[in-house]
Amino acid sequence: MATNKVRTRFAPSPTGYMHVGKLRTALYAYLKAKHEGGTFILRIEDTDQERYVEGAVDIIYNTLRETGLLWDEGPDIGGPVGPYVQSERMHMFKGYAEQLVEKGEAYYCFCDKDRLEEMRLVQKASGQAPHYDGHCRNLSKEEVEAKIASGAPYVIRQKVPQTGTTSFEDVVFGHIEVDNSTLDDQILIKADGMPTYNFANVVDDHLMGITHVIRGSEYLSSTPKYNLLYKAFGWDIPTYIHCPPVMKDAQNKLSKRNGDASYQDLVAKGYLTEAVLNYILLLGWSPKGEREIFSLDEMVEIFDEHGIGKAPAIFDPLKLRAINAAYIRALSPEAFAEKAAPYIDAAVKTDCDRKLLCSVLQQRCEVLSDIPEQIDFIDEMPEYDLELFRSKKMKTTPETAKEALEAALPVLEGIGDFTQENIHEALFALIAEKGVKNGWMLWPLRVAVSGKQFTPGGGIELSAILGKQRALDRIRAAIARLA
RNA sequence: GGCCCGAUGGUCAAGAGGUCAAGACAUCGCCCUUUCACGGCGGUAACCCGGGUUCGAUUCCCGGUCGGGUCACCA
Repeated sequence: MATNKVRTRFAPSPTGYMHVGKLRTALYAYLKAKHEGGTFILRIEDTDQERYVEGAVDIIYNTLRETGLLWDEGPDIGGPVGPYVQSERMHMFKGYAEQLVEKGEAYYCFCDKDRLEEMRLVQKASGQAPHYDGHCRNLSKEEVEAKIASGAPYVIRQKVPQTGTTSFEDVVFGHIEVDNSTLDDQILIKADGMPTYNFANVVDDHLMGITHVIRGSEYLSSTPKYNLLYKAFGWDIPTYIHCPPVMKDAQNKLSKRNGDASYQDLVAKGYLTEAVLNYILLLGWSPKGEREIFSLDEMVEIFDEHGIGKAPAIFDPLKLRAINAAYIRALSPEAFAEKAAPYIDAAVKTDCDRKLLCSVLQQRCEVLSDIPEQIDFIDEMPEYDLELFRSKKMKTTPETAKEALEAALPVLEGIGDFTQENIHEALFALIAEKGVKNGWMLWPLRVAVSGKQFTPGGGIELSAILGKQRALDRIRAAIARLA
């Protein structure tokens, strides 16, 4: 493709699981493209039929759509360089490999698995790294033709130079150089005529005009072989941006196998999509200034791949929580109410002041899934220890609590419209009249209506949320217990 | 094991040949407050080790240690 515009791609294999590192790669590829006014491409690498997982492609689509990483070209919407599903491109690779054979950059290999296995055993025994020994590297044209004609199975291997070095510049890791002698004559086309991943990848990236290859650092060591392929074809080498892995701890990568959270898991746990994306942005990349909360549009604006660090980053759930809390607080009351509704419904079946409940909750929850546990006292009064009435700071004891509640009860009974404002007004009048501290009166109230040590909101708010009948019943019950 | 890569507080991280070595999360303390939270203020806490280059290295070079990646007819 003749274009100088930036084209990046996200090329996941559909494994049914969008882990955090994968999402981050997608994010960076998207941001790079959009920042440059370029094109973001989605390509599904589904050539491994054995690993095929039902619904996996949908998970990829849904995750990208939910997070707003919308692609400009892809399997569902097409584009000028399709198809965008690798399994539909299978027929186009063998011809390219044959071109390489023609040029002397690749060769047919007839070695069977038994021979290769034996070869490796010998190499291992003698302390060598396993590698193809070049057995078929120099077969004559006639020999090759005869074998093919006889129907012998074969693969096509890349002919890697045996001397010299190959080097490239990675945006993140800088200059990387390896001896060609450490590179293997990798297989390009398998015996079934299908390409290996590495070969398909190079050809696809070229055919799709990819200018910036953004992927995990696990590909760093195979990149020299990729480049040799590009050179063999005479194609332009893309700019490489290798991203270090996202770790669970210092030793282990975040992975499905370890049962670590995927994007879907995090959302199911009550994290907001935007918060997850924002946190992932910061995992291994740092912005110029000190701000760290960004919308997707702002990320596009400020993203610079030079800010990507080289060291693996450990995923910190606590930091994610903090960022999620910031996002929850920034939500409009309506948006929060909508998102919180399912969590509230799970814990509360009875009537209560939902609006007020939401307004207290929004300031006091960090993750939506905190909600049910925070409000489990609404439907049913929990058992509680009378010692909860004791607070050193508030100077309250079970005894003073009884006194406070007994004073508050008639005042509350006299309120017609049991709103937060009215309760506040009445109780503060009482507090003034008695000349006591706010906490002396309100701490017992909070405990009496909730039975909990920690609650979202204070006694006045909780009373209003519960409604007059229930609040008063609970206060009376508390007084009875304190008697 | 060979090859490649990495290392700044507990975590994410900025940073430059000379800095009191940013900031955020966590943690601790104080203030505010109707508990916790929110908000405000402040504190504790870091340059992996050994050589070299240099007037001076955490920063540059070499070695080591530790960690990661990669060495398939998997992707």
